Amino acid sequence: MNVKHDKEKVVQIGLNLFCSKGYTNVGLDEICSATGMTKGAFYNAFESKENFLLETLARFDKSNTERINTVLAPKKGVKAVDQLFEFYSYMIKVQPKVNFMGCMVNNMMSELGAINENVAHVTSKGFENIINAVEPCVQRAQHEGDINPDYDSKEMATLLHSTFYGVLTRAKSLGSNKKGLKTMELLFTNLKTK
Amino acid sequence: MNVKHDKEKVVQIGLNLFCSKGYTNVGLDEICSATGMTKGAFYNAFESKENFLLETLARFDKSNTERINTVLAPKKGVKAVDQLFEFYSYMIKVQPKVNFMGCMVNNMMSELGAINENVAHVTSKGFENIINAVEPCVQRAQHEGDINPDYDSKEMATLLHSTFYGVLTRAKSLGSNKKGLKTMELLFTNLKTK
DNA sequence: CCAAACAGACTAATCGGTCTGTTTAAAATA
DNA sequence: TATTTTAAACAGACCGATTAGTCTGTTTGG
Repeated sequence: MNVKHDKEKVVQIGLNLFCSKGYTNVGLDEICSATGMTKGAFYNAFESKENFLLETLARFDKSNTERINTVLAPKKGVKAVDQLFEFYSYMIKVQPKVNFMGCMVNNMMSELGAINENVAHVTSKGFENIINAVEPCVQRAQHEGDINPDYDSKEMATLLHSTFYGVLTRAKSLGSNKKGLKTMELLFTNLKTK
Repeated sequence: MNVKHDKEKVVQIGLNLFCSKGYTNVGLDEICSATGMTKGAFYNAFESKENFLLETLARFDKSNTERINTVLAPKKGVKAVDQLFEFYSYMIKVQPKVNFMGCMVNNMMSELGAINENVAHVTSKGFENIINAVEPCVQRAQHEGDINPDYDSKEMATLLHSTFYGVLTRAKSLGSNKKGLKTMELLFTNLKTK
């Protein structure tokens, strides 16, 4: 792996494959040809296909959380609720350009959550990490009077993200993001203080 | 199929298998042993595995829509918003008892929506059918003053169901329905007229 | 010179699907 | 009603393709 292959890149390619086609629907031959590896190289670097998946999930978890923390960090002159809305809008808008890959946590929860304990564990944790990254921004929006402050900010973040996942899943079949955008807009409208 | 096997039952068993393990993760041998069929019997009754899936989806679509129509039909002395909440609560509460199967439309959208046109089509249609079944009850809740009447009832139904799907997916990994129940409650709280 | 990285042929198991019969139930004939 | 005919239902061995993973080398960099 040190010689010809960059583990970071290999994991990223696997992540993309798993997200767009699903874990079970991507074989090792496809992984190898997509990464330019041979089986020898792959199994020298990773214990198994499942272990490889867990590494891609770990990488997704890390970069995803960092990204959310960055995007939703307090920004002068920008309302927290607008940051939240922009974040989710962007994530939905970008789907057609990324082959409707959606979110790896959501995808793997759906495909393997009920039949693989390891995946169930890391995806549950991944979801929690996301919520913890979103929650501070929700809290600010509540302080700024744009989101109803009567409810727990973590629960509100969970509601936002759960709806977001439902929207992402539907977009896969629709091959479109328009309805999902409307749904997300409507949620935000209803969460605002009246 | 007429002699020894009841197609209705076979399709129902397949539906359960596909929902709890996913389409790709269920092989024909498993389908055959679960239904007590042989390959000869199976391929005499169904064109292919994919065709079998489409039949199970059609059956799910039909019975699911009928069920929603029944459960959400106007009921004297019961508020529409309570019917909606009870419906979604029940669907979430029952998950531990049904192996966290979730909803077939959601599951197949997630697993195959982006890679199989036929499945994408029927699941999109299935979602639409659900919304059309939920929408009248939302409309009544709006008339009764329990859901904000400022927004299109179909969009509101879509929001409800999208969140529901996000919750179902997460429940698979959590192996629990409690957090999902709270999320759904919170959504209802925020949709009520203030 | 040595251990890690890599190449890729190979394996056993499983995949969806086919094929050749055999059974069966009902229609046609007597 | 009894017998024959026929097509659908069924059984399950079998098929080529593919699966994840292994094993025996060979290359490579320190």
